[in-house]
Amino acid sequence: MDLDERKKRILESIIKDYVETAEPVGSRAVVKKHDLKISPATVRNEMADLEEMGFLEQPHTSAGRIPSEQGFRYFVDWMMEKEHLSDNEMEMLQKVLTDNNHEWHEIAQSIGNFLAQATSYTSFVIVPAITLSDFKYIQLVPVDANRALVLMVTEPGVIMHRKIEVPDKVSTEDLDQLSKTFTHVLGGKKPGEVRRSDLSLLRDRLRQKKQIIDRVLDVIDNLLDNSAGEKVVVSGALNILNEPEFKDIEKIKRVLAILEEDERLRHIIPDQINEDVNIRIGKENEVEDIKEMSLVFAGYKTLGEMGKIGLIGPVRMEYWKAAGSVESVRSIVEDVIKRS
Amino acid sequence: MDLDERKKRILESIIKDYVETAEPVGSRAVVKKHDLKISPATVRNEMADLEEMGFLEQPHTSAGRIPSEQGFRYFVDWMMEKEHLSDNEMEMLQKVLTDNNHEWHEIAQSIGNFLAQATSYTSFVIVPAITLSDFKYIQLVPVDANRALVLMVTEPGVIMHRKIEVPDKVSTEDLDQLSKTFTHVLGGKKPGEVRRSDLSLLRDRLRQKKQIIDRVLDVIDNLLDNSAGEKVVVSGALNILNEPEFKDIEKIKRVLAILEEDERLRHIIPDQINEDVNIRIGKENEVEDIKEMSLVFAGYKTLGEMGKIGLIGPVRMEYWKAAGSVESVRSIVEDVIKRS
DNA sequence: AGTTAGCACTCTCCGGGGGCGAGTGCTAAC
DNA sequence: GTTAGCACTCGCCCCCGGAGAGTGCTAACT
Repeated sequence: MDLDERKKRILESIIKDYVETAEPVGSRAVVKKHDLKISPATVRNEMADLEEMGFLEQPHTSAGRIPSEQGFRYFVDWMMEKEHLSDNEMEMLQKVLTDNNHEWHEIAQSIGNFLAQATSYTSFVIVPAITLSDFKYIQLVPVDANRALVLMVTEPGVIMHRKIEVPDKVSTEDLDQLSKTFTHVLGGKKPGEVRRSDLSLLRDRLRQKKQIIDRVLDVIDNLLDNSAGEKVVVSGALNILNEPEFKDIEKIKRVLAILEEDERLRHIIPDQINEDVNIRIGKENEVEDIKEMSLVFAGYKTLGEMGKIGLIGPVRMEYWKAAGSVESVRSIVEDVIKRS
Repeated sequence: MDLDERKKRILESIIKDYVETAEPVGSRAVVKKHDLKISPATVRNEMADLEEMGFLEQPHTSAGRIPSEQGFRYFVDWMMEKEHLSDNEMEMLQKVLTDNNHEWHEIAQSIGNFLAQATSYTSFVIVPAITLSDFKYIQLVPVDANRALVLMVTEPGVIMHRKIEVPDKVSTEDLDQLSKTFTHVLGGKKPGEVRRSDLSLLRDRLRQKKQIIDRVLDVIDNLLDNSAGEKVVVSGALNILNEPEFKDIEKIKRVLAILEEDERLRHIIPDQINEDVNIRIGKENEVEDIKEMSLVFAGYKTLGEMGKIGLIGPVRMEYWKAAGSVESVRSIVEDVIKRS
């Protein structure tokens, strides 16, 4: 894929202009804005070439040109330099993340908010399923006379809890005893691995406390069902309302509906990704309703599965900024995870 | 406030029609739709009267009438019958709430989702600050060699936790001992009441474990700062996109921006409310950006402060449905709280 | 051979004018 | 007090024409 230097210059000019203004760019504007030493007529010839190659298109005969999706693709692949976050911004994010040693979904929310704010696009953070991490610890804690809390800690330090009812006569010592047994049998296993054999083993060992055990097992089952999946956090969804391409309410509805429903959002990101920043432009996306948007995303390493983080914006996107920001945030997030 | 029977009939017809179609209602339509035994001309006279009284208005000379905000107010105060949820719907909600014995914000989310779905408006659920409930229980649970979990349970059964670092040499027994002391000193107190005196008492008693205590106190401080406020959950925000009065993007942006930011949303609901369903129509609202919307809300009793639950919709709202649904949901929610 | 000026052409955008239809208010009759 | 009839008003929609922006082509220039 080689374009001569001048064509690249022109393509770049058109992309930068179009991304900024959302209007077709004319030959005259290209010359003026970027101080090229050639005439509009020459630019017109070059633009005709670029159009023939598929990098530009004309909304109608007498308008300027806009970059095609293929044009953006060429730019992204061969010409773009990622614009990372400034030191200042990096510090800010780091500060936010170390200040709040809260629950995972608050952290994810902070990251998402930051990314959305920094780029003015819509961000998403996908926190991987806990299913694949190991149980480390199961503790029963009394809450009041006839209720207890089942507290579960898994390997990367994710904490889950549920309340259960217990018979009046159970003492704190009994609960401790139970906790030890649970931890012993289930500790080190992934929730997905815990199955029939372990459970019946437990039942045997603790036959006399059957009622409580059943409740705890119910809770574990319940957790497997309910929070087995990845969690999705979306921020800055309203940013898309600022893009001039979204002046049609139906279009807005379609896109916001996806962003609102975790299940659908999850489907638009590929399952298998690595740590590199990945860009999907418009129709490169497979899901119908997102074919007029672009995605910029990357995976981040956790102790378990890969997490995912990224941006959703119009095809007319500042890819350099988006890709740089995602990359910067990814590296900070991985740092924070490593240190926690 | 007395209108004769015929005027009421006509006002009601116009309101029902207008709410359904979002278009001005003509005299002819009123007669046809509701089988009145009078002619359009008579209706026109009555409508002119109603307009003079301020209950109707004309978008322009040659259009039909639409109800004024005052007209809606009269209807709501004197004529409307609340339309409660069906038995079927009540059961559904009850099932959802008892199935999920999860954390408060999941429950609030379920309630909100249900209300939004049932009415096609945007719902909000405000969960009162935990600040005002009593500490019941503080427990330190070891997580690994040098980390522990601070687990706090407050009276209505709200559970909060944070990780802290502890020195290597601290044993589980030490932690238990600390837990007992914390619980003893702080138990029964509201987080807001816990202050200097208690903390120094703690420090005195447990001088030798100073490091851990400081960490725990930091955590408590942190919780007071971070989760002291009420929590707000919004559902079905996208429903407003379906209302024909929102075809202007700027308007949508203004309203969605409020719904997205908890802080601002909190300000549009009065602080002091009771369990009755309360309706604010259009300009009756004090916050500028919400003056073109209506609110239907009620308080629900918890063990601590009142919680709030309600709907946001256009002025052209099905108040009967909205008020009935809010009332039904409120009663179910209070039931569930009482039983938990 | 590549570059440039000149020019006719195309197409969108915008504002004005006219016809249509819905609904009113008024008047006069019942 | 109610109703039919009718002239009138006003928004909506469509069409038309001019202005402006930008192109493609041709022919001249370097």
